[in-house]
Amino acid sequence: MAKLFHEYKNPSLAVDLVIFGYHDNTLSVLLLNRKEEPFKDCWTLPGGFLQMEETFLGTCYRILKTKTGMDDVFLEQLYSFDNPGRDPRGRVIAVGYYALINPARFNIIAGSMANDVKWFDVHKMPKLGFDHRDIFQLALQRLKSKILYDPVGFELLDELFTITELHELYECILETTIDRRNFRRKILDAEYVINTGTKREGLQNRHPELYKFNKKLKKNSFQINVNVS
Amino acid sequence: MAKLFHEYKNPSLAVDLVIFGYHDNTLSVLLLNRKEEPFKDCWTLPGGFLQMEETFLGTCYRILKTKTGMDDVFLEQLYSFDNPGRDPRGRVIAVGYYALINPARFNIIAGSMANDVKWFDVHKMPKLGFDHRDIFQLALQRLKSKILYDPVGFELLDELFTITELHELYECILETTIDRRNFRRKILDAEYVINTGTKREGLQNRHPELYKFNKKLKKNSFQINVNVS
DNA sequence: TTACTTCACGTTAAAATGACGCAAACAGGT
DNA sequence: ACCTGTTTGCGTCATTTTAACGTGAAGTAA
Repeated sequence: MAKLFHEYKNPSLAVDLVIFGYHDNTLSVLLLNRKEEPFKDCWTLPGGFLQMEETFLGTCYRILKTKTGMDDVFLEQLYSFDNPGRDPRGRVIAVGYYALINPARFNIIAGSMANDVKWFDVHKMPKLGFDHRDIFQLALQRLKSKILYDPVGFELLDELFTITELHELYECILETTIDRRNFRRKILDAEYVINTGTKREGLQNRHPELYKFNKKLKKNSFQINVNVS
Repeated sequence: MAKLFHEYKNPSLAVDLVIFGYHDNTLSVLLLNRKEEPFKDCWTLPGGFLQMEETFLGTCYRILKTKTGMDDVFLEQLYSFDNPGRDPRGRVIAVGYYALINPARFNIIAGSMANDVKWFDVHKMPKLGFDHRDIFQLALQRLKSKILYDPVGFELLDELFTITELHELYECILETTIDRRNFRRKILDAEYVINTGTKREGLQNRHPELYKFNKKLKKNSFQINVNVS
């Protein structure tokens, strides 16, 4: 080798996060308002550069911790983005991850945060800096297909939830109507959830039963069908 | 900023390819025997470093061209690998891609190549250098789940093929038996293929009809079911 | 009590699936 | 020309799954 291994010039490596939260029957994404160039005053996905000794997940948690105060959330790698023009400062590769969190767990609900960190309804997204719109859209698409066969919905809900709440979550994410009774049957037959025997008390009508996620659920044991548009 | 943007030290970025080929009812992967350290004389996936101005696909095609003489193949990004110890030379991030090719199109069939480039049956893989076994296994898993709902099988076959050939491909990749007649019905109902009206002549018994892939096939129009182990 | 809402559990017709049967088409031998 | 063995293409049918919808019990508010 003519040069030493690390003397070659390498692209920078960033990790960008699509953080999904569900609250008040709305699926939202957490965005940051940038204080520096490039894209100063633009909304962007939270992100950061990979440190030399860091893993992707290490970077993810560092971003989550410093910018939002969160930890211990569902994270999954999405895709790596290599468009040479995606960052005006130079060549930056972005590894996209998406997170599913329950905003209530972290006391960060829509509107309650600082001016520069905000939840946006996935249907009311502002213009995003970099190629973050592409990353966001891929993440949303991934989430939509994932909940059809993988029980990730509970990541967005409280520990205990009703079937109706799970049903509303599915309708919200998939942007379609799913028959209430067929949904219940499918979820119960698949043993997606476990009845806790308790009921939600309060202002509602008939008190619904509370369920929790069945952690022993085997993979691919259910498949929701929807009319894909 | 204290430093100029590109003065930060960055991990190197490599692209590694899992190249699948199907021949004689066998699914194989193309491996390279390394001539240099590290992993000298070990079998590894073809790979290369991302050049500063290059896209991932650019790197993929450069590797394909220089090491195997191929071009114009199906390629899809698989996953990015960040294990800090994966390359003994230092920190190297690998972006995995997998390719589906028809070996016959490139006159490279099992055994016909140089000593340092060879097809290996996916069931008879040698020990691999780096973390390439992980990359390979993820690619195989991806392929297995992908052919269940996405018509990628034809990428591995000739332009014209019989239903039986497609059926054998599915059984080979999924490592299971699928009822011949039910498979035919599903593939035809989904309009996965178009009957060309011609038949394969030759040494066989009843001459089977030749089909080609239906390029206008809409997404998610079929779903093969298998007994997952 | 009545009116209204949600929740839990059924019912039924239509569609999809899985497990087969069978005859036509072909090669090769007698 | 006839028989034999194999592959191919099409069909049948019992069972399962799905989609669409009914209904009464449990609760709140008036």
